Amino acid sequence: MVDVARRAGVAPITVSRALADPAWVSGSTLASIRRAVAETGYVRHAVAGSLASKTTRCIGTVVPVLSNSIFADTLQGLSEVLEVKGYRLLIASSQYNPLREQRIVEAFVEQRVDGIALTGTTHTERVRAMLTRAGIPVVEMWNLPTHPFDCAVGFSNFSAARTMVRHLVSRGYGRIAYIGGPTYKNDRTQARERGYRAGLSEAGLPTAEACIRRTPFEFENGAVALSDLLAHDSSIDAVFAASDVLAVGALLYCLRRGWPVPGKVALAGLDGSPIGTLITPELTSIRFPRRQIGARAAQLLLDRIGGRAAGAMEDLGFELVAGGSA
Amino acid sequence: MVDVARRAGVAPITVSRALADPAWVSGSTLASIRRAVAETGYVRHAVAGSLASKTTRCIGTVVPVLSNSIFADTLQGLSEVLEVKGYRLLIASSQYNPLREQRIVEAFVEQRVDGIALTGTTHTERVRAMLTRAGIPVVEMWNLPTHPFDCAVGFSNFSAARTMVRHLVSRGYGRIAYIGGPTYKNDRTQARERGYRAGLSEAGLPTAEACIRRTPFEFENGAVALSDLLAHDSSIDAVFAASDVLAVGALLYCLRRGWPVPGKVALAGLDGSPIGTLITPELTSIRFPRRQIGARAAQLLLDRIGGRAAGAMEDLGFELVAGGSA
DNA sequence: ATATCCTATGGTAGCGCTACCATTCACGGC
DNA sequence: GCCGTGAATGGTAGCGCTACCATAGGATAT
Repeated sequence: MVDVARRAGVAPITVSRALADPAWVSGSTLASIRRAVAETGYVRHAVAGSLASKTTRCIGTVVPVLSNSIFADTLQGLSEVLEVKGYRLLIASSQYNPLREQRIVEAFVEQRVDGIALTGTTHTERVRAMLTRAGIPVVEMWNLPTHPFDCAVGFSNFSAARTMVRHLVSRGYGRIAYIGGPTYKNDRTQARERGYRAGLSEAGLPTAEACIRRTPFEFENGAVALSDLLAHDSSIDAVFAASDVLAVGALLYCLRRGWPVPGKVALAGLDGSPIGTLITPELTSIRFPRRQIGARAAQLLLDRIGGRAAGAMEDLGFELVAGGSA
Repeated sequence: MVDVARRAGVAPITVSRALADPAWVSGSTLASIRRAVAETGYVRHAVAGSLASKTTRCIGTVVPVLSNSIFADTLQGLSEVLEVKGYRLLIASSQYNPLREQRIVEAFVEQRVDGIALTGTTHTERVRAMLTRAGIPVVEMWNLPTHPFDCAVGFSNFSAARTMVRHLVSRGYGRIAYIGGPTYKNDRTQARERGYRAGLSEAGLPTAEACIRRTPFEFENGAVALSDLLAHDSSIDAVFAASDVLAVGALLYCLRRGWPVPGKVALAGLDGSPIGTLITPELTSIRFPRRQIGARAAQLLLDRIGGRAAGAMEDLGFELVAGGSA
């Protein structure tokens, strides 16, 4: 940069200003600096800049997995909003493991990111302590925490699941099984399972533990769980899966076996994946604004960085999409 | 850090060493430093560290999109290998846009990442110039460049597509249509389309431009393209899609219409997506080691950082998986 | 007993940039 | 003619860490 400044006949600080905001220097100075930059092939050293300015213009985000495309829309929403404001998005995946999330957050804090977006509300004590102490703006996405430690944006996974059970009940199904993710692992699967149970109990239906399967979100697992459920209890007339990945897997399994859906068994999912509407019958599911969650999360972080107080909480809601499958 | 050093009764440089490599200081010193760190809640300032050490232990990577899960496996492979060596992975998506890729690469160079992994071999001149000048190790993934500017790991998309056409020809199909991504945009779709044409011409079959559709990789687009193809030319007996996303969309469209596959039309894809094997009939496709591409790419970068010469090129091959669809 | 080596630790300088304040100069109001 | 005002630019210090070399002291070799 000193070299560029010399060539342009100005002080280094003027080069710094010209690169940070072109409107800050006069037209002629800017032109000669631009020329000097082009001649030397100079590239700003963002690390040194961050050290001096105490701001990195980076936002860190943790998603459970990248392979499930439902989080991709949220990332897209985040990155679109941040990009406009000149912020960069650091993406990392926790593999649904709070300890991995903790290690990622530690790295983010070491990197001095200006804000952090977390998926869900399940975090280790150390994560909470670090973030509180570091005073970094945080937004939790995809579920609404009962005790937020900063901002949050998402919807009630509990209500969504209960709404789906109500729908199944209203369609006359009385023996509704459930395929969920491993409950203990995170708040969203947990909330969905609680919603399922609440929906059954308010309809006066019994909750049979034998009608519940828990399995990671993979297409095949949906198929396996469904066949297992029906093998154990042939009176099951509907299956509600906590994720469209599982529901689609189950639906494809039925089609392969030649079983009519919902004739043999009704199927419902939760996520609103695009593929659900292409399958015949279309998958009954619950849709929510995945991209919007990311976009709003980004905005909340920017507001916090801009000085707004913590504690904002936004419920973006959800919508039941009735297909032919249930 | 000065504060931690004072509490532990050592010099700051000793704290630095203890945090960088615990084996570097004696047990008692390490213990008192650990205690001081815990007491003060000190978090290493990685930005300052990077400035002083001229190394960030960060690798940047550009993928076209996050929403298509086929890249997720590659990212997973990258991140697993890098994590073990203490490197962090910065992920960004170009949306299949070379200019966006360029902006991302500029940011990576400003951040002084230690290496960069790019998807494909289509890059702007400026990207090549910047990376060459900066001397940053680079690996290109997913396709094998004719003129690599550093390392590469992937497979021949051209051969893969040609292999699929040969397969279709061997099954007796003679009027083979093609659904690809927009050709001009990137090397992989381009190579696949060339492979399709080469396969036809070596079988002595004519290439009808009317039997080619180009469209972004979305499920619905596969359905739309298929219906469009058949509407224009009912003699088409097989359709080869350059991506499983398109092929699955087309297949689901046939199932919705009640058309037998391959009775009405044979379908083949390319990617080896998990969902292809769950659908009935199973999708004939081409599988390649997606995760392995990422893992090897990471290793090549680490080797380059460790001083190995540029120019390594690895062909990881592919495998035709014959399902019932073609 | 001296030279040699190895381990554990310290001192200093500087990585490349930007915040902060100072300075310069042109302009217009009174 | 003097002073305030504002726009453009410069000087200096320092962000928090690690590379580099130096040092001290014990173990080992001859």
